[in-house]
Amino acid sequence: MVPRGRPRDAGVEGRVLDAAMAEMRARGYDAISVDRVAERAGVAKTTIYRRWPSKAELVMAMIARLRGGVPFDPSDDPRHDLTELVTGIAATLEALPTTLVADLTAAAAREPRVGESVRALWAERHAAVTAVIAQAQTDGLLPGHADPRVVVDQLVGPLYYRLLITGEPIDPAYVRALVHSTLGPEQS
Amino acid sequence: MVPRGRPRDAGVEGRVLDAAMAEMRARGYDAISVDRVAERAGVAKTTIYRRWPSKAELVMAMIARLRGGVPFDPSDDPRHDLTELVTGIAATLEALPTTLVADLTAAAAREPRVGESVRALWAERHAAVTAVIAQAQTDGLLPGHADPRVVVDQLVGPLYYRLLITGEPIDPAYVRALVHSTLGPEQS
DNA sequence: TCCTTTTCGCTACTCCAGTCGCGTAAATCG
DNA sequence: CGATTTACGCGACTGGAGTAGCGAAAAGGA
Repeated sequence: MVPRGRPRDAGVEGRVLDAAMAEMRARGYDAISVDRVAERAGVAKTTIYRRWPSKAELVMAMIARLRGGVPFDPSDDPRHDLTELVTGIAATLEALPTTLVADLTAAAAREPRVGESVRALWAERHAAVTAVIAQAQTDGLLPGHADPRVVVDQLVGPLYYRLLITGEPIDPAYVRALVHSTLGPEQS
Repeated sequence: MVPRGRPRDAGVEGRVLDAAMAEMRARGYDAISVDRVAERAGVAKTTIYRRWPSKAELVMAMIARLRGGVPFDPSDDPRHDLTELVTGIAATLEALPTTLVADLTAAAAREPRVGESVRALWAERHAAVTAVIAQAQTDGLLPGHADPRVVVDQLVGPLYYRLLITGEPIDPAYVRALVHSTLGPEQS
């Protein structure tokens, strides 16, 4: 099933995403101009819009390329596992410029397809958190009265809240406090 | 202490904010064009920019005008108080178009002054939540091991998280589940 | 080889945010 | 009164997102 016409230049996608990444590192999200990306990649602006229908989707593709597999093997210590998972999510969020996260959030709210991409990006990790919580409940390490999905929200939601709304720092101590507040005090 | 030159036209502010509100209702945040707002208000665009340095701040002012005082008198039932406070916050968030909240968030991340305004908008309610939690702890109704500020984040953060990130619904049952998960099961 | 199909580069365009400079209107001060 | 100060309207401008149309290039098929 070979397509008919002129084939797409295989190098374009990589060159454009590289150029977009370089632009973002150099100037931040706002200043990513599709015109400049096109120029840097040696490609016409229209070619970019033929592949990615908006700047937001272009940036999404750029981010998605970064996402490596996140290895995680659950131990039998939910406290440790949760701390590790939440720390990983926090680290990923903090590694990106805040304005980028905020702009992607806005783009996700505006365009459902971007929203899907963003959610897909996190799905794996959030599922892992949910699984650890459910396991902790069946093991009796966590009171069973709460909906695991709510607990996930209470562990992950505050990260976004601090990052996007209050601007307060997200440090290891904060992550520990979150897990602490969720699981109750350490019992040694 | 009367200022020197030509006084500002007192009607301008109201007319512009009314026009902006009308534009937002008619078309949504994206489509609020400062040019159209200016035309609708019968005012030059430059006059708008003299008062509000960016479109985001203009919209902020528009929102701030909506915020009435939020009456709240604490009872001696923290569960009830928290439910009421969080429900109020959720209702306010849900009353606004999601894209508007997301765009304001992005604007807040980009421009510190907008961030200040947004935080000021919520300060009163968040302080009330913090106070209720602290009171519940001293009363022994809530385990004292958690930092009240963290608990606030865990009550309020999930609202933003659902609204902006996962897109899941925020209904009364969810708010109850949040409070429930925080305070522990009802003891009757 | 010629025809069709698809990609690509290019130019030109619309719309919007935000800025600048100018002429003028409305106030105060002397 | 005139001089000064500030607000305002107006028009022109920059730069960026996204679109439209055209001609040329690169493939496959007859």
